[in-house]
Amino acid sequence: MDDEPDQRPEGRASRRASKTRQRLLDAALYIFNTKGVEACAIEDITESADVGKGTFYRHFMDKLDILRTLLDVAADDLIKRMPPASSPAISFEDRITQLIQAHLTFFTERSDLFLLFLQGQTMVATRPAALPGLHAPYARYIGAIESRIAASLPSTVLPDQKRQIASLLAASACGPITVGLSISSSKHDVIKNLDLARQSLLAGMKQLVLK
Amino acid sequence: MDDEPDQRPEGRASRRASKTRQRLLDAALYIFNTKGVEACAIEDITESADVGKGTFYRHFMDKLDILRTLLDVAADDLIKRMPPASSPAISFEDRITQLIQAHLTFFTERSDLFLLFLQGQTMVATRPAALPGLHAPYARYIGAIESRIAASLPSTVLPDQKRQIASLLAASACGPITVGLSISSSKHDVIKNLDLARQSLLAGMKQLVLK
DNA sequence: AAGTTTGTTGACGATGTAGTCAGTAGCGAC
DNA sequence: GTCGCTACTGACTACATCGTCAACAAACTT
Repeated sequence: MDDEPDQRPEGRASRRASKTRQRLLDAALYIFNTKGVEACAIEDITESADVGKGTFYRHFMDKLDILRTLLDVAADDLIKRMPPASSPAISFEDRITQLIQAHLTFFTERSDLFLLFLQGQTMVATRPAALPGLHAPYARYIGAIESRIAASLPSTVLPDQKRQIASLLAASACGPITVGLSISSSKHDVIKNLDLARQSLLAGMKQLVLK
Repeated sequence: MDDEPDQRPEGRASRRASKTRQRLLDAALYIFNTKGVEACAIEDITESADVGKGTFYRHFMDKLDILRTLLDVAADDLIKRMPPASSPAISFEDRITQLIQAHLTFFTERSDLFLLFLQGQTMVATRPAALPGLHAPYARYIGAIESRIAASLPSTVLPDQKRQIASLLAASACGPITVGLSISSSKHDVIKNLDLARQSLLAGMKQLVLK
């Protein structure tokens, strides 16, 4: 929400604090992607951000808190790249292409955020009990996709099916990236995978939804 | 490989050892899925397996070693559920259905192994540098898919494309499960997601490959 | 300039964890 | 039974990490 540098904060002191906070976020993002979230110590973050250890606790409750913040930032960034929800009627195929495209630019321009997003997604999927509050950004993410495809779908499609289609689109964007990277393809190969998935999804959806 | 009770091991002592090893593997699988791989301490595993801590180091080098072993077991189990690579010519559509079906039964019958498999996949994808040797089971997995679809593909398809199609199939199976679980859908909803992905993949592939 | 508030610091106590090792228990051979 | 061997044990050392706190620094107020 108040991510902007100095929207209307009182004075210089609080600006310095914002900068420290941002340094901590940047450092955490880097370390989380390097060593992994769980293997990372608070001191790894503060040392990388070049601040004292106590400072961390002035800005965040604990590691889960800063992770939550970063996942929110990632979800915001990804959602911001999607077409506006209230844009004029457009063909279903074009909408799908736009949404996949949003994922693609997110991956090419902010792969650090996307990788953490994927890391968190699997964490939430495989052990939700251990990670309270982390699933909100992912619900928001699916909701954003859903609202973007809603207007382009025939009115005969039930709400439940809309949610399923949104999930399928998310899976068609995230799946190829995870799978591609897991077999150590280059970034370029991953992008080709994603493009193939887009084509397949387009053809599949055309047949399933607009039969 | 030597999962059977007493294939041809020398005596009772070594059988006891096998049992201890298996107890450690079972316990590790459970703890890894509960607390997460990195957050899990060796003692969590040994206590859950009800063995002394030193025993762990008699059977495995360290945590990465037992994780590698479990991911190999998971990949073996999943591959074993696929149709034989050298089965008679079959339509491409049926092959895809068979392969997705293999993932489905793996998920319903051994979701513990599948969840660890997905957890490891994302770990390897997002930070390969920190996890040496972990990417082998995933290469084996994609290779298995590739060999199963090879015979059913037109001979005009290039090797590179075969690999891409195998990746797409893997993504169409793993993606919906990760995404579905991340928004806390029930197991039942996840299965519906997977079925929708299968239908979409079928239609998409029919158009793209057999145009 | 003196006082107040806000932000930062890093040493500290408490706790957790990895990996070792000297010792114990059970098995198998003789 | 006793000897040798293998599997197992858990207390122990050494070190890493968490979260706190009293002291310090910078920025605001008067």
